[in-house]
Amino acid sequence: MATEAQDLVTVQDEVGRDVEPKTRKGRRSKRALLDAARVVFRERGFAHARVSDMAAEAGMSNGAFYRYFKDKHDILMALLSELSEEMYEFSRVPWQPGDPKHSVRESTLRYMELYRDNADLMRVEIEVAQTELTVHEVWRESRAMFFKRIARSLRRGQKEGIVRKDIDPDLAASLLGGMTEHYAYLQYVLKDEPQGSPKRLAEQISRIWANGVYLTDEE
Amino acid sequence: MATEAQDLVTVQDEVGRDVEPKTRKGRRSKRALLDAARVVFRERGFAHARVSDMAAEAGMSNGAFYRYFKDKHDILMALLSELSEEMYEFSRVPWQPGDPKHSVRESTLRYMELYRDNADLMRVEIEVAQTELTVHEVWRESRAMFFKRIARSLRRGQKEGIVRKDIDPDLAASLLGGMTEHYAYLQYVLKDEPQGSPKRLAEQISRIWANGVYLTDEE
Amino acid sequence: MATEAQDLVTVQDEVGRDVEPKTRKGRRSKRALLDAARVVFRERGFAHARVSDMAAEAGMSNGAFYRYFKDKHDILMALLSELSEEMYEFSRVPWQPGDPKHSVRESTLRYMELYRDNADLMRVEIEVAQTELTVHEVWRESRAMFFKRIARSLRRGQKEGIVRKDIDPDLAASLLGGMTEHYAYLQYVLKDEPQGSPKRLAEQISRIWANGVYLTDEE
Amino acid sequence: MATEAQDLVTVQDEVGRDVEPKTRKGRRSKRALLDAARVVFRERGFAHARVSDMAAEAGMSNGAFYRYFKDKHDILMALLSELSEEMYEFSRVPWQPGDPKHSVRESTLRYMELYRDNADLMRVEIEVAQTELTVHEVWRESRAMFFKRIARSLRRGQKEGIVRKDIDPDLAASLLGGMTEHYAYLQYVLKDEPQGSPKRLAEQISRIWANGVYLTDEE
DNA sequence: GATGAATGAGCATTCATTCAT
DNA sequence: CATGAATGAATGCTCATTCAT
Repeated sequence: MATEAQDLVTVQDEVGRDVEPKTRKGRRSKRALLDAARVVFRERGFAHARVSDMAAEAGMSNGAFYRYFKDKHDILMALLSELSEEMYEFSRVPWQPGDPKHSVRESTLRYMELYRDNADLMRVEIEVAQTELTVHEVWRESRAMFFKRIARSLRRGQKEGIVRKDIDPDLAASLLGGMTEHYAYLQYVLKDEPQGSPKRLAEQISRIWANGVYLTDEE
Repeated sequence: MATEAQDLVTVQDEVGRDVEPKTRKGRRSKRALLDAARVVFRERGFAHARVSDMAAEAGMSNGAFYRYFKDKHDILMALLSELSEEMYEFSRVPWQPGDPKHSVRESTLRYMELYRDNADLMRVEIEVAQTELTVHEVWRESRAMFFKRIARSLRRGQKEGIVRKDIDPDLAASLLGGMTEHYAYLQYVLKDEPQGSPKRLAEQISRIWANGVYLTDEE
Repeated sequence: MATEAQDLVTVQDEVGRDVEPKTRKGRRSKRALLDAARVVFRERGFAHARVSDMAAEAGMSNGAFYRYFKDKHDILMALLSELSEEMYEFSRVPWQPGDPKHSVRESTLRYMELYRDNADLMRVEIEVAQTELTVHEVWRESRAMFFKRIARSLRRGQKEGIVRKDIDPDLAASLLGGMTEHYAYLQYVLKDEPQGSPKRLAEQISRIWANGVYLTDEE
Repeated sequence: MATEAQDLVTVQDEVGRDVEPKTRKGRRSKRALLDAARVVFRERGFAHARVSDMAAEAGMSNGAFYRYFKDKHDILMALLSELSEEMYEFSRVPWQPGDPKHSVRESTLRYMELYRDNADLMRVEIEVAQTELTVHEVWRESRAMFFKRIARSLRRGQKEGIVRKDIDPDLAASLLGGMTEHYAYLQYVLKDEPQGSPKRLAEQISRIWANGVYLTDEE
């Protein structure tokens, strides 16, 4: 009876910032600021983004920003947390057993889509991670989740006898996962090297994986 | 082919900045500022680096900076030009014909060393590239040189019949080069994933390359 | 004579603030805010106290504050009025005739206790009095009441022949009253100079009053 | 040979604030800011003083202020340090031996003058000391010096047999010094109680010191 | 009565850049 | 060439106060 909903999250600082809004209107405003921040970060990068831009983009006053966030660093962290959650969901889905080449192809495609849809945030994350420890950490963690998932699958493959034994699963996971991640970065963040559709790309990647890592029946 | 690193250096503006100083003292001062800037960039990143920090680090006055550089951005570009030259030298050395696996291993090792010795600048380059077009371009070019060299070697390999024909040399170069680059980045810039010595790493990479890309006589 | 403490209370403005609340709940809320304000003033001083702190401390919303008080200054005045009333009560009690030394001792003790119990408000009063005329005035008045009471007693003593005639009662009252007041301030507000219990202190003060410091040839 | 003048003071923070100016012009500017700050503090008190007021009063830009001081708190401390020095000089002069009444009178007069000439700073010091620990400490120290000097003199008097033995020198010094200090405060800061010229005041104080107030039956 | 969201004036602060010496 | 003082635009941030619900 006594214990109610508000007991749950609600981490606030002395001045009452970072509060989980209590009214519908409040929640809408916080969301509007998050969305606005994303737009501003996309357009200007972190270094050149101004708090006042975000407030304006959200159609609110300057002070309103500070009801919900401590500063621009804080709102970035909030956005990155949301992104992390998505990445986590992706990483939880285990690889399909059976045809590993197909699994790699599917997984790569899905990852590319995820990266593409969040390329704006990825860019800011990378920009800031060079400098700010907290962001660096968030980034490191989501990368680690991704790599672990690959390592897990490689290890299972070694047990099943379809992955070479002379491969270190963790190191190879870093290399292969990094290869994918980096390519996505080149494509969707830097918009560099636009050779090849996602499908063709997934095909090539799975080919390199397959013949570099997996013992195929061709051998 | 046309684009060469040294094009980027020594542009002078009408106020006479960025000129190669006439006197010995002038040259020494400019050098001191460049070195100081590198230290400051390393310690604080680009966004948080102050012109006054660099002057102080170089043991010079605030105003002295502006005799030699237009602003913070300008001195960064000067540093990156120097780095570009090194990368250019690296990319010019063609791969040894003959044993491709050995070639990959050697080349990877050498690249890793280069990256490690310039990790501080690489970090700033990456930070700023997300935001500033000019830096983005410099970075893109040095990456392109590196990738082209790999593509060149793959194409030659295909002619010689030691590289699979179902590989797109350019795309594969991006993927494999990116894999190496990204790993170096993780190691030396982010200081993440410290699994494995450079040697062991080069070994694993060449193994993945070899069995993923090259038709070996082992098959 | 004319000026009495309760004149300062219960002024209402046209918006209806500072009114004595009609309902029981209203009265309770106002009291809660007053108590909360006292806590906040004690903890942060006037300059750093925030209206929102007081509301929070009282467990009420930000807006609620303004139903009862015009601003931070207003709620301080309300608190000081309450304090004034206490001081007024203290000053009304006349000194016991007869043994003056005993009278001084008793009176000093009682004053010290009063000061100690309200040291938090005294501190804020002193802080703000340096700057705000209204508070300065309130303070001046309560001091004046205290001093007048001493002067009254000195004058009576002169008539009775137990107080030196070469003493100016008003000036001496300021000096001696100020001595007491100041010592209380050092003790209870600044928590400085913790030499001596209240009792010992009262003893010393009455001795100085009674006899002075130097041994004169009159003795 | 190597050790030169600049080794001496020169405490600077990371950004180079609080520097002892190196040129004549710089020294003049810093002085101008200090003087301006004093004016502003006098006119508005600490809480309402603005950094921009001080800059304007000194005829300088906003930013110039920050070359020499961290914030308004910092410039206040600088002013108070200067004041402390003066108080220190005052406290170093020992009391004349011989006629103690004359000594008290002279000393009181001198102290009153000092207080009067610095009443503006004293007011701010008192305002801020209620809240800020650092200022509180500075204030406490100058008071302590003053009190110690009196205690010293009382103790010497006890040895010489001209001061009552039943007086605790330290406690009495607090009380008597506090009496003087407090009266000066009432006179020059609060401009209260304007009964009596400095001379008459000094006379009364020395009388109270010397003889006490009540004619006791001991006489 | 009460809530909490929103506003915006008010100030502080930083730092690239210019300038007099 | 070099110095360091001065400038001022650009922003950040706080908090008293009002308002819709």
